[in-house]
Amino acid sequence: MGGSEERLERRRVAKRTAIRAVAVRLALEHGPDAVTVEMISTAADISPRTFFNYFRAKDDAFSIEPHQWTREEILAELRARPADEPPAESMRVVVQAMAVAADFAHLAAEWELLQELYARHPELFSRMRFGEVDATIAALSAEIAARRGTDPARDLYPGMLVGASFAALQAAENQARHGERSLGELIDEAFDLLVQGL
Amino acid sequence: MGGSEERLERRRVAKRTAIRAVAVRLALEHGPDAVTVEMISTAADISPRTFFNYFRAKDDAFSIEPHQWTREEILAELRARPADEPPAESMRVVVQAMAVAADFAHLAAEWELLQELYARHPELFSRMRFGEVDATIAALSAEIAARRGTDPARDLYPGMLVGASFAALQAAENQARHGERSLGELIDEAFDLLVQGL
DNA sequence: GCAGGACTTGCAGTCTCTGCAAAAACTGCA
DNA sequence: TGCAGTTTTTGCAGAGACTGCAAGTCCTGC
Repeated sequence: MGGSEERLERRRVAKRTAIRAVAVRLALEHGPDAVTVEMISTAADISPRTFFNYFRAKDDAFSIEPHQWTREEILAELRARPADEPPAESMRVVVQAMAVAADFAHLAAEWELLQELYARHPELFSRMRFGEVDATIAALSAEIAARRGTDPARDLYPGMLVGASFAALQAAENQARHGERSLGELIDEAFDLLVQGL
Repeated sequence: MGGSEERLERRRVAKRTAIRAVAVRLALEHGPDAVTVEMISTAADISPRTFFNYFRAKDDAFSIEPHQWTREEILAELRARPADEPPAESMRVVVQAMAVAADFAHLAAEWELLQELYARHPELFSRMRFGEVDATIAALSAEIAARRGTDPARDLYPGMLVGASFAALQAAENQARHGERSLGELIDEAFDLLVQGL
């Protein structure tokens, strides 16, 4: 029973991936704006209506989807850290966990094409949904503030730490894309910079 | 002649502001999604078509428009700093300049309502156009890398510094919204944290 | 008062996205 | 195999965002 659910989920993800692959290919060919949902659906052998069962919006089909993790999951990760650990160290662990969860490996096949697409159409970055990231930052900041016993509306530290942690993740991801070092290594290095001071 | 152009521009901005005021009021009343362009236009005494002469998209009428500065301007600000200044100090100055340029004073009348709107509908944050910010971060990072004589694709420091600087701006803005201290003070404090290490 | 330009508008049309209910496909199980 | 329950897919109808175009209106300087 549990296994069945899991299988369904896997199939769902696979189909999503397949649709995305088609969408990305078409976007590279014609430009993202010239691609309609209908074109994608036709090419992917589904009805347009079904497309929206898999993606909330057309742009989501071009999205990198860094959100493998839920806000709750990531918050739980932070809460699981000992309360007396230095907050920066807690965040290091949390970000490492996020990086693992967001593991791009399963996208390997598409990864190059996606990269190409974003290189050619940088405006797509701005269409990605970052809203949840903001809310996540706020939630994490609140948690850190609680641990410090300060008011998050007055204490600059929590927001600064969490914001910088996300910046670290992003910087590390950028390097990982180009470079040769692993994401984990890069995140560690980024946090070393943060902890030592920039 | 030149003056006429200027006047036209001022009138245009004024109308834009007026429309936005109406839009924000309606959004507070009914929620942003329940407000249609037609409602806004009717309330603002213009045709729906004219609305789109002033705003590229419906959401833009709810937007905070933090982009008073151009990417070129902000990049120029960084380039104006002495090359041997510690990069973190350069970025501190740049961010301070951005804060001044983004000065919300001219929005004073609307500011409270906008604040209220974003407090009640945080999802609006995610709809704002941040694309240019990403590009700006990349450009600033490249400049910093150039000054350090490193390859931006291998050196984590520039991306980390610039990303963290933007995080500092955002954290400071959040505090400034709630709090009693000035944005300038808060930015300084945020950078002190960054420089000392978190 | 008039010529030229800017602003506004209506219209027609494309496209995204949603709710709903019927049809189809798939599942475990007897 | 065949049935019953559950998902998944789909068509349909419709709201609403947005655009290009061309005609209309207003405004300005002369």
